[in-house]
Amino acid sequence: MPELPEVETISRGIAPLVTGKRIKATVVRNPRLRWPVELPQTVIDQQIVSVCRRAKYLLLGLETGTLIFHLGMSGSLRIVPETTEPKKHDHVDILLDDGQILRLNDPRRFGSLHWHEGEPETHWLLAKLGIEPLAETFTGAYLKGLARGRRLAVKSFIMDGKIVVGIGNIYANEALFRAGIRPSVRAGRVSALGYDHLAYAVRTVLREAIRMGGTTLRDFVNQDGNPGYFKQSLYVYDRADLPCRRCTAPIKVLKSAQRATYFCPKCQRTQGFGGDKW
DNA sequence: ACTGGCTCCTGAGGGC
DNA sequence: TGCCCTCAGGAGCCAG
Repeated sequence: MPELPEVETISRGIAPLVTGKRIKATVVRNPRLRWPVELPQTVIDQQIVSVCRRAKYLLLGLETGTLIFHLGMSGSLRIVPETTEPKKHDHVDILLDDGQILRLNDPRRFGSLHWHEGEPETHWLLAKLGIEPLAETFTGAYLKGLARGRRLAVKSFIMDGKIVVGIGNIYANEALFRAGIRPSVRAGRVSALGYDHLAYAVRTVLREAIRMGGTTLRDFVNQDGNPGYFKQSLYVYDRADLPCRRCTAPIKVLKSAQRATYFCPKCQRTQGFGGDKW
């Protein structure tokens, strides 16, 4: 499931393959993604001038606007020769002038694709997003400031895209473990030091995951069809009842806001003072 | 303003 | 082997 590291991996992977190419045609086999896909004729013959990521969105900058991809939880983008037969769930093709296709596959169709004229940040999906977790401004003090008085679980808090973007369930669980913070603690009760540890943990876990090409649980593959290797570095996610890698206590799992929440009951007993090593 | 619950969807995985 | 059931989750939306 593509979270920030996975989208970053895809962005870096396709950038050298599509930048400078011109769009020859588009094919929408199934427009029924999260929102109906409508690609106007105006994208034809435009050059791809940039590839970047904002939150979990992949942005293909064209000459007069931006193609905004979201991969939901099962989406993938591949570069294939234009003779390649489409497979099941290959919903959209962007045909390039070098004979390659940028092909969007998404079994669960939670993803989306929009065309937006003008600056990408003005698109309604991007306009209200919080800051990037790898930006300099993402600090413990930033989190502490926004958490004042908030009663929701700290895990939900750091997964809120209006606060900080790109942290999905996997990395939220992992970052809280590294910071030594119990996921169920109310956001407003986490100490300033706890948020310092948490901000640091978020940045390091995301950077490590990017370095390893993302996390493949079941179906994530990059543009070459290869999986990511961060799964072997997970401390808590998907490890219910397995021994904690730090203290050997069994990892616990519970449901919080409809999502599986994993934590070590021994390593994560504090409101943030336990993460000194991280 | 906050918060938690619902919803979309398909494939994987478990039980029998 | 096969079928049926449950579950996973990003994030917008909505009700309380």
